[in-house]
This record gives sequence, structure tokens and C-alpha cells, in this order.
Amino acid sequence: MNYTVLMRERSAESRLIEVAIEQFGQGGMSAVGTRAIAQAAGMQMSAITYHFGGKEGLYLACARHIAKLMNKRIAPLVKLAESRGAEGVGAASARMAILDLLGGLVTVMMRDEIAPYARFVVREQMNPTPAFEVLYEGVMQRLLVLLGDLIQRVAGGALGAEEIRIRSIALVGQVLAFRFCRATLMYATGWESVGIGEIEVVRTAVLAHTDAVLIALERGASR
Amino acid sequence: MNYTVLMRERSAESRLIEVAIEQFGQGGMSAVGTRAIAQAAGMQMSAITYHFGGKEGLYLACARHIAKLMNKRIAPLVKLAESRGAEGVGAASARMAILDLLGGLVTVMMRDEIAPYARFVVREQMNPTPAFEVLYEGVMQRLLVLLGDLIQRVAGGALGAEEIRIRSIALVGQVLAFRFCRATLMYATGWESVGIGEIEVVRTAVLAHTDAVLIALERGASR
DNA sequence: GTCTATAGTCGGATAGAC
DNA sequence: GTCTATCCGACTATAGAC
Repeated sequence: MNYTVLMRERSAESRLIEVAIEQFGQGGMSAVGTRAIAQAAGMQMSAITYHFGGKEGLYLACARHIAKLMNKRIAPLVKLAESRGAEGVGAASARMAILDLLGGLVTVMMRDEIAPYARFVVREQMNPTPAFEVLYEGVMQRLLVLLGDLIQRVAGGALGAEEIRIRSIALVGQVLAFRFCRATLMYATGWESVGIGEIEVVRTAVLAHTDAVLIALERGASR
Repeated sequence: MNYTVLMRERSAESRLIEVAIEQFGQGGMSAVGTRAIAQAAGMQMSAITYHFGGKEGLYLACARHIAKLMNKRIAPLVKLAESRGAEGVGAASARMAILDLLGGLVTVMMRDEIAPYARFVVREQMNPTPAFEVLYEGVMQRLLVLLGDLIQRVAGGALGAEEIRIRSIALVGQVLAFRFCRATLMYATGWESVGIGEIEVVRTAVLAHTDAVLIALERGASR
């Protein structure tokens, strides 16, 4: 294998992908031109054709890149939660695992640096393209399955499969709201930026809500 | 006043706006051409120039239309909640008002028919243009202020202004998740469409969560 | 008010030099 | 692998007929 070529390829492709995610996030797939992307990455438009076969290929590559990167961020949280919520542990332990998981999710999702990724994902949520499958199976599925397992453990197995999934989405939705409704957040609070302090405020509120929900579930289970 | 002219204008403009919201929602402002909008509305592209001064004007008109229409849907919920949560009523009464408000919001937001509006709004949330102010001040502000007042009443005045707003967003976020993460919802549940039954499932879960949060708040207040 | 025609710009894809 | 040059289609805006 020619590692030099591989490395050079990766570097050029990476640059294009990074820039493309940023730009696609701003206005969606059709809002941004291949010329603009290539120029911002310091190369010619035809580089996109060469490396990705065209705009569509670049877009899909962006989705794969986002899935990989988000996974890397969330993996430690998921692994921790998986070990803490392992089979046999009690409801209270599972509850703590969920709190840690969602708290970590807030910290990850609130960071300005992932805003471009979030924009990309939201667009796919509302107008799914083939890229959505990449994102769902690459990131979200694992998170939702884990969260569902933990919730079921908190509830003592009292919930149906459908309800589990709905409740998982509702819980995660709290977190996502602060990402997806960023403009409303800024307007409503008067914040001018979101730093460590602001993230902590959000995390505290989300965890208070989540804890209340889970404790109610736990009580319901032991009734 | 020439009512005939007014009516004819309104009709042509309304048709353009309706179509434009649908199309803008699909891919954002730059994804859709004025020609396509005009054609779908059964007229020529220059009609957009004539009625709205250009694409930008049409886009802003869409925002105003959405604000007006969402307000019409939400107004009854808000009014009911305002009367139920009027000054002097107890925490339990305010809690019930919030449950009705959010339950109604689920019913409104989940309907397929408002999907185009939601798409439009989300785009503005993530990449605000001047249209966002129209949407925020036209719809969201009133809802958030009301919800904040009610939460404060449930908490017995124990919360700071910032916390109130964060918690309001988190609560509404649960609801919005099912709208904004529609693709995930369908994938995770295996649903093929969202009808009355599915809406009810979501509403029940959201209300269970909300009730748990509010009861915890109420207990905290009376401690 | 609604139409046609046109100007001017920019889009993505591709061929071919090196 | 990276570049330039070019094709062709689609876009917005505008002028002007009726």
C-alpha cells in the first residue's frame, strides 16, 4: 500500500469535508456552491469531482465524517453508562447512569464548536436524504438504545417498547432544544455567548428535570 | 377602499405565500427558485417581484404569515392557560394549566400539516435572518413568558429569572423534539405516519414527564 | 396586474493540459 | 492529482407590451 498517497488524499479530502460541513450547515446542500467550498479549502472546484465524484458524494462524506466524530465524543459517555447500567444493577444505579449520560450530552452538544455539525444533522432530520441513515445508524441509534435500556431498568420493566422510545426522545429532546433552538435561547436569556457558565446553568436544569422524571418512574415501578 | 382589489391581491399573495412556505421549508431560501414557486402557484415569476418586491420580500412575508397562523393555533391554548393560571391561584392550579398548555402544544405541533411551518422556523433558529425576529416576537415570546410565569407560580417564586427561562425551554424542547427530530422518531419507533393514535402516545409521555418535573418543583417550593 | 423577453450572474460537470 | 477552460442550464431582476 502506498501510504504517502493515502496520507495526501486524506489531507485534501479532510480539508474539503471540514469546510463543506461548515458551509452546508449554513444554508443546506443547495445554498452553497462547490466553487466556494473548494476555494475556502484552498483548491480548485474540480478537486471535489476528483475526490468525491461530485457535490453529492462530498455531502455524503460529510455525513460519515460527522457520524464518526460525534461518535468519538459520545463514546466515552456511552461506555461509562453501559458499565454503570450493566445488567443486575438496581434502578437507582441506572438512574445515576442516565443522569451522567444526559449531563455529558449537554456538555458536548452545547459547545459552539459542534454547531456546524448540529446544523447539518437538523437539516437531515427535517428533510432526510440518504445521508440521514448514515447519521442515525452511526450515532443516534446506539444512544437511544442505551438510554432505552436504562430507562427500562429504572422503571423496573414496566414500560412497553414504544413508550420507552418515546420517553427516550423526550428526554434527549430537552437537551437538543438548547442546540436546535439556539436563537430562541439567546433571545430569551439575553445571553451573548454560551460559555462554561451558561452550559452549567443548562446542565443543572436539564438534570433536575431528568431526575424528577426518573424518580417518578422509579416510584411508579415500585408501587 | 377598493375591496375587490384588496381581495384579489390577498388571494394572489396568499397563494404565493402558501406555496413559498412549503418550498422554502424543503431546502431553505436558496434551494428553491422564484420560478418554481410562481409556477406552483399558477402564475409567472414576475408576480413575485410585483407583489413582494423580490424573493427576499416573499421570504419575510412567509415569516409573518407563519407567525400569524401559529398564533391563531396557539392563542386558545394560551388564553385558557392565562385564565387558569391567573394571579392568586395556587401552585396545583398553575401546574394543571401548564399540563394543558403543553398537551395542546403537542397536539398542534405534531400534526403533519404544520410540518412546512416547522421546517421554516427551524431553519431560522439555526441560521437567523431578519425573519427570525418576526417569528420570535410574533409567537414564541408570548408562549415562553406565559410558561415562565406559570412555572414560577408552581415553584412558589423560588426560581431566578434565568432559571425560569431555561426550564421553560427545556419543557417545550421535549415537545419540539418530536417535531424537529421527526426522522429519528420514525426510525426509532418504526412508525410510518403520525396520526391521532401516535400523537396521543407522545402527548401522554410528555405530560407524564412534565407532571413529574412540576410536582418536584412544587415539593421543592413547599419544603 | 399579468404577461414575455432579455440581461447578467453563477451553478455543476467535464475534457484535457501538465 | 491538480489545474484551466468551457459548456450548458438555472437563477434573479428588470424592462416593456398589453
